[in-house]
Amino acid sequence: MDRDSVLASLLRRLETVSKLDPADIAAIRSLPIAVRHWEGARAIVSDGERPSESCLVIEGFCIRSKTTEAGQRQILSIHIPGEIPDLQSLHLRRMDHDLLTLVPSTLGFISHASLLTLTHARPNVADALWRDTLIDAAIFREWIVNVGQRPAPARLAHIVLELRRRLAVTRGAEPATFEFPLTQEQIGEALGITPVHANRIIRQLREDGIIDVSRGYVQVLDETRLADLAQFDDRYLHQDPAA
DNA sequence: GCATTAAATTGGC
DNA sequence: GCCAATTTAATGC
Repeated sequence: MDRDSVLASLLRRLETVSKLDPADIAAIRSLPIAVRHWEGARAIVSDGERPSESCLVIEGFCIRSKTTEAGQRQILSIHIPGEIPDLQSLHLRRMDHDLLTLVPSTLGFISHASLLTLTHARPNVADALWRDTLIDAAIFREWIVNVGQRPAPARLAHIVLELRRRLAVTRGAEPATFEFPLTQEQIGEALGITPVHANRIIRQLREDGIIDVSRGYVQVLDETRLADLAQFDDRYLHQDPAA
């Protein structure tokens, strides 16, 4: 895999919302990146560890999660190509949650040392990464509202619409069918409901002709009713073009 | 890993 | 007290 395609999604995401000079882009392109392939459902970094590098998702899907003493896991976020889910480890040395792959994935590891050199040399890049991190926080806030306040079918509908919108930033389109590689148990862990209930609402949404979640994909069957159910307002994603 | 059901619980009205 | 949403427990693919 050549360097351009390794960085294409990241650059597309950053440039959508931040102004970068040719020199900024060149500096990002010259980052040393170790590309590695990862099996599905395998830890990348775990709670308590002190990583010395951050991980760019190049292909595949990752999640962040946290598990209680009692063994209950909460899925905190879903990550797609072009994102750096553990950028925070650059400044918060010790991991406070787990990062793992959902499916076989291609990952790019970038050392903290080279990221610090880059951000110190290129303030625009530092700003862009800061903005990216703040958007990440906004997505977390929405996730909390989702899990804490919406009825279960709306929780699933909302996550589906958000993921499609985020995928569209790098893919350029919002298709009716796209990857959604979570098992029903994982959907339950993301939505804060039991697997039985996850199964029930998936079936209900399918029978109602709104979405069909199966075999690692979602198919949107009725855009209007899905939007109505999810009450999805993309303002929190802050994708307004760079000034 | 997914699907279904019966019984119990919870919170709102 | 009723109703809807959801959990718990159990079972069969």
